[in-house]
Amino acid sequence: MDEKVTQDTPRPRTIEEIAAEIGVSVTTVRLVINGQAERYRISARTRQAVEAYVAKHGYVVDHAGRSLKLRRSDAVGCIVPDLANAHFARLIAQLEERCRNRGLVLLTASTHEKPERERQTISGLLARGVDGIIISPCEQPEPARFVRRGQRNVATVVIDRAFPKTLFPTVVGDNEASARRLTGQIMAESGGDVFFLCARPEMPSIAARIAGFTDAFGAAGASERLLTDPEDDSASSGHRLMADLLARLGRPPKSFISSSLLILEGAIQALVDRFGSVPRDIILGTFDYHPLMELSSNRVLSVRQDTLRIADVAFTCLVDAMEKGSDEASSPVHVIPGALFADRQRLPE
Amino acid sequence: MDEKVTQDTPRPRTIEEIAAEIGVSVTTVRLVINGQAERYRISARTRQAVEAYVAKHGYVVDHAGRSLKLRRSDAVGCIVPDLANAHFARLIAQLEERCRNRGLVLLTASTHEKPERERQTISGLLARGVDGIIISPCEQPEPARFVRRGQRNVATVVIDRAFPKTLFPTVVGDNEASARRLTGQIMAESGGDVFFLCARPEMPSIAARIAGFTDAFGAAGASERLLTDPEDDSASSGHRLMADLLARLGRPPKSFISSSLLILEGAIQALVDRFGSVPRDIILGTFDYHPLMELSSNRVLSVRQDTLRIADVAFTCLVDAMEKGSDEASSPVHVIPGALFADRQRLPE
DNA sequence: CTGTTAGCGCTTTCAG
DNA sequence: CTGAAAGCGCTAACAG
Repeated sequence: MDEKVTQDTPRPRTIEEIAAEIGVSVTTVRLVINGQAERYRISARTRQAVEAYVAKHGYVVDHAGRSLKLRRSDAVGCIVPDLANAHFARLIAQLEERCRNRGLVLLTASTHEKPERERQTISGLLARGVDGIIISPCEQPEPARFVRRGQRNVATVVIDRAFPKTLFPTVVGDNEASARRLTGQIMAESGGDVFFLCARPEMPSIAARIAGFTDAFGAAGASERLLTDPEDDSASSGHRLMADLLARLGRPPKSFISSSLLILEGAIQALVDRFGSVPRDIILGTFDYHPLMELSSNRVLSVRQDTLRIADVAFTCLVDAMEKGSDEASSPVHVIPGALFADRQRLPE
Repeated sequence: MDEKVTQDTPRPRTIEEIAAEIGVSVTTVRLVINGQAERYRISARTRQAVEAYVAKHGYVVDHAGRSLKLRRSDAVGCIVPDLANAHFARLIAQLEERCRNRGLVLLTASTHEKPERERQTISGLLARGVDGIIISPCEQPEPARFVRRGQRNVATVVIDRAFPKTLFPTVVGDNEASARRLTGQIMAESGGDVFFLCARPEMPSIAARIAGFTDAFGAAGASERLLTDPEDDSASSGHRLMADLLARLGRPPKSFISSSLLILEGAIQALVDRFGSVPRDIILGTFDYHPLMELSSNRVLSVRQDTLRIADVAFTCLVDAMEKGSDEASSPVHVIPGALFADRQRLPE
């Protein structure tokens, strides 16, 4: 009746509709659509009929039906403390790229360091039937939370935070070693007048950085140069820590290290609030890198994580676990070395 | 047989399993699980039986089955040029928050300004059955690409880029007005020696900024102060533009405006490459804000978008379109005013 | 080479 | 107040 559909009609069809309209079976249609026409030697005529139809009207699979049948969603979830954080944003961008290449789709969510939210998010993703989860957890990840209907646990990879004896494959930066190098360098340059500002010291990644700092500084006196704030990793935390430090010293420190970009931001604002600008001779040490740091005329020593490799390794582990089955996958901790930069120059090991 | 499942057994059950195990019908189970026990006056006994079972073994819906039946996924997609870009990362973080509050899940993807990828992504999301799409498009968004099986078009909201006569609701910053203000201010402060560095001038948001710049500068001479690069918005673009400018002038400009943070980053690196550091007296003008700018001892004039409100309005539009049906929804262009800051201080209108 | 059929887990009538 | 049955679109096993 409506022969005159010019080019592509809006409404995509189901396999059944296509089969009915060109008078073949769903199997046939499915085989040519899925490119298995060769393998099953579908006759050229029928194949062309299907192809013509699809070319004209288009066809997109309905993943709902597909997932239901296959018990597989071709989706993976990524849970991080904060999507807006540059480090995680980069990571997600990298992961999305890799997912796309494998026909996977990425679901993202932030926890804002709230265990309760983290749990809800995990079970939300599970309800969605994700085939894998990459998580930067804010509490010890319990395998019991990652169980999927019917099957074994979802493939899970932990990033960024190596909680003690985690059962999942884990990919982290070499926080302790980096902190040691950074601290050593900054002490050499500042004559030892250095402070370490950090939030959430109980998080494994931060704990490792603290350990590296303490080690390099020397146990004696390190503790009073370590300013911690149990709160959320945030600019306001950094502001508070720096304000406290300034109050205590009555002068700017010769150098300080911040445990994250957000802490650095806050610390800088506190310095600007107090002195009108960042005193030029302070040496800034920081974890995580952002190109805008280059704006500073201060000396900046930064530890840059190898986000690309972290994403790579994490994704590889995930795919591995998805294929092997999460339970059989080994659970190594992959430590990805970072690089120490002085301004724009990479320092040799 | 296995009576002794202590607390929570791993494998979540289906509604049918639950019904079978406690000897009632699926309808009954579903009613109490969905909290409709009251409405249908399920007897206290059966309800408690179900509740006890669920408390013990847990239950999470399977969205695959649910979506298939309801033709609705409770998922929305967000497509942006680059997830790692601070502006979009913030936006996504805000959107995810709002989605979570409504029981929606967010799928994210970047296009890297490639129309081909954008199209694939759209149809990928459609195949996933998303109920809505928020997109910052890199080409004119054709309604024909947003058709969903069976029903009308997916609810769609365009952000960031107002392509001419778009049929979808659109939420953008007030690029032209902001550019006019920024240019006026920077000219006043630099005596008129200003240049505008931008990538992808044909993108509507950039075009609007150029229009504002040209308008404020005065048509005469504006064109030779406008440096554009058709390529991807990127640091390397910014580097090239600034390098060209320096070659042309033989000296640093008194001030320049960059159309994005990435351009700014590149421009800064070019300055550092050439002069060893960013000459202190250059006034920096830029769109999009990042707290690390504070690090600069240069004067910084920045236009800050109201990301939070953009996310709010966009999400509201989306929900609206999802409820009303995309086709009937009106397609207004919402212009969200930005704010002009000089260093850390907001300038009055 | 092609067709038939059952069933994934859920919701929704429609009957009791 | 509760149960039975159909069907969303897809795939896989089995028949021809």
